[in-house]
Amino acid sequence: MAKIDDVARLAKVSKGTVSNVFSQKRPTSNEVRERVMSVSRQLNYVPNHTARSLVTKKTMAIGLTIPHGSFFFSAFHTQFINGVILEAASYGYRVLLDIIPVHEVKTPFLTSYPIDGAVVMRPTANDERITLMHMGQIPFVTVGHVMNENIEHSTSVDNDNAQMMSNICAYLVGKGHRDIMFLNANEHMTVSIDRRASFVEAMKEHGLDVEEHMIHHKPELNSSEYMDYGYEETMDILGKQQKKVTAIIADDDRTAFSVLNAVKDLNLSVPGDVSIFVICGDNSMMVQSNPSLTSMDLQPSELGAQSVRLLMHQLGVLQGEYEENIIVEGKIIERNSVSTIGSDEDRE
Amino acid sequence: MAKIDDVARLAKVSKGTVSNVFSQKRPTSNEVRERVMSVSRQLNYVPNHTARSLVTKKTMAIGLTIPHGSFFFSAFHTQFINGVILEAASYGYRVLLDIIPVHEVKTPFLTSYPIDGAVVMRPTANDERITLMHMGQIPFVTVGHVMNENIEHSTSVDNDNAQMMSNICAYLVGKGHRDIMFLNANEHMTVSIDRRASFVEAMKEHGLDVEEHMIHHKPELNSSEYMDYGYEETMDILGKQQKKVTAIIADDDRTAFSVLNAVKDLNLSVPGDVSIFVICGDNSMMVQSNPSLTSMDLQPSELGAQSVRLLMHQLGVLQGEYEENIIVEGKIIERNSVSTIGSDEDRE
DNA sequence: CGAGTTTATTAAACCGGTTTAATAACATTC
DNA sequence: GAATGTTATTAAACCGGTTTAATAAACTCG
Repeated sequence: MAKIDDVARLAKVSKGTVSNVFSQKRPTSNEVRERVMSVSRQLNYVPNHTARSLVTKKTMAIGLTIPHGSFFFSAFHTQFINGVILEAASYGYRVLLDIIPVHEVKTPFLTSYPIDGAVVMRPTANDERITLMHMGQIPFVTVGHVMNENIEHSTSVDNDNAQMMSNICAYLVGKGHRDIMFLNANEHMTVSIDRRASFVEAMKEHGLDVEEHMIHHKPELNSSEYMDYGYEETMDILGKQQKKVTAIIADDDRTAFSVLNAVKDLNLSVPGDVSIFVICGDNSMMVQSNPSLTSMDLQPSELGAQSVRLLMHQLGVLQGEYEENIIVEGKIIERNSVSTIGSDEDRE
Repeated sequence: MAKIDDVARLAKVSKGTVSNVFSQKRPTSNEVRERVMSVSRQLNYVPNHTARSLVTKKTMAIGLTIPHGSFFFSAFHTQFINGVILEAASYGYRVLLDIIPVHEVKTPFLTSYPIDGAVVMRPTANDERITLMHMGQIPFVTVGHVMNENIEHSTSVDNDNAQMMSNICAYLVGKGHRDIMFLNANEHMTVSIDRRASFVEAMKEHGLDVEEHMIHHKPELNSSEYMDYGYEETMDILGKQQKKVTAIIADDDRTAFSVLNAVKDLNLSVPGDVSIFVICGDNSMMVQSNPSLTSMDLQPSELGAQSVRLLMHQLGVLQGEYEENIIVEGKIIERNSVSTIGSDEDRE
């Protein structure tokens, strides 16, 4: 590979000038610029990324830390990542996927993080990734709020879980549902904690009490119950226990599909006997489902883009004032899995 | 941030020694090592990644280039990426997601690629990403074979598409199906080209001719027909044109769901009237589907891991001989979407 | 037209590590 | 106990760029 000195020599200029031609940090004359570029083309020269980084102290990469433990992508992750990559690229930044629990890096590999900042997805309570970023002086943006002690000032992007749950409940109650079962995400996730509380509160505002058996949490990824989440709960509560449930809020599309199966096995129908509302799923799947599933669109891609924009502000790439905590709207997308009940009395 | 000189001074050793303590490239005495580590802990010192990279000429990162154009993840991608990340991490490598068509990088951002090698997913014919890797001297492994002129010697990981199609056809024909429609992937993808040819050939071996209307290709991602792929084709061929089709091979789970809907709208049933076989999809979705979908497991995660292992061999991280082109088996997973037909005659 | 200002260029220092070649300290061997 | 081999340590060169401070050349303007 040709280096800057080779170009400088052949173009009869100093390496500082060659540097300026490429970095465009100081002006260069047309004459010189063309000579340098011409020589560079001949030699196939391109500035060395690492050398540049060493002195500028910028790696032009941001980390994207996905929740570790058992690593897994859902539709939400997928679209979120999509948003992050595209937005980052528009600022010349690359995205480094990051799942290694840092304390496990063995000595000969141990180095500083080659990133300028990070987007941390779905932090858990006292998330160590966040503690590490904080210690390592790496600017970061979280998706979902931080729940670490000793860290107060943090920028984040999130859906308004309280507002969303409130909207969902209002939507369902407005359609006559009073017995709503909530199949929540895993209980360790901060979103899950928020949503649970908001759900109970929203129901209370409609004068409805939520009994314990109406809220469930997704089992751990590697547990044996994981794959049947939604099915088992539905069979148990609606079948065996014969509790009254007219609507089910499912955390994601897969859970909803499980519920769909259980409902079918109970010889009930959706949305005739039971309505289903999905919080987060793959739109194309939910459209193709039968019946198609009414859902909340969390706009994960928009969340991703916004998180990068926030990070760029922190890195000084974007100038000006900015909100430290951005809320992205969740939008209800009506499809065919929720019916209106009790309308008989209303209309007749 | 503390630097190596600070540590060297306080530990009363030369920076070269400190370097050796961390990189473990040369032996150091216990006494010295402990002194250095102790000082490092005090100062919170960690070697600077960029500085190390500059001289070792290793970034300890590999690129993962996802097919560009409109960037989108399917279940295959998701699991594949999963495999790549986990395997790479075990060698101390990080993964840089890469989707920027390189020729679009604007001047002030133009630098060499900060990666040691790359995994290129699903190359298209004459893929420019590959040409660039080749020119830039960056070792790479492809998933699916290369179809670039002037590049002959390439390492790759792949499923045996011919064998797979042959197995699928044998499976379906064995169950009495003779009229099989194939909803293939997008026609620009090399897998799609391979599979089409293999499908026709496999059918021929069973003495069956494939008519033109029995093979379709997924529309472009941003086209209006994209979302309805599977539905439209089924409605048209089985409905409007009233062609005889007893089994449909769908490229992915979503396409299969579309087909499922069309079949329902035609007042037919799966697998009673029409059988469905999925080539690649999210297992948890296919299990939850009703009926659950029989599919070919491409083992994307295994493909990802193998591709990294190949790359590590090329980078000299792994020693010893190795296959340049690895084939990962596709396994048929029987569920409930394929029925045996014509068995009446056989048995009676 | 000469003092003052602006603009493009450059030589040298610098970023923070690794690596080479030299050396000092300690073990072996005969 | 001198000659040889081994091991840990170090000073200095080096990786390939950017940046600073100095300078030369080209403009302003009274």
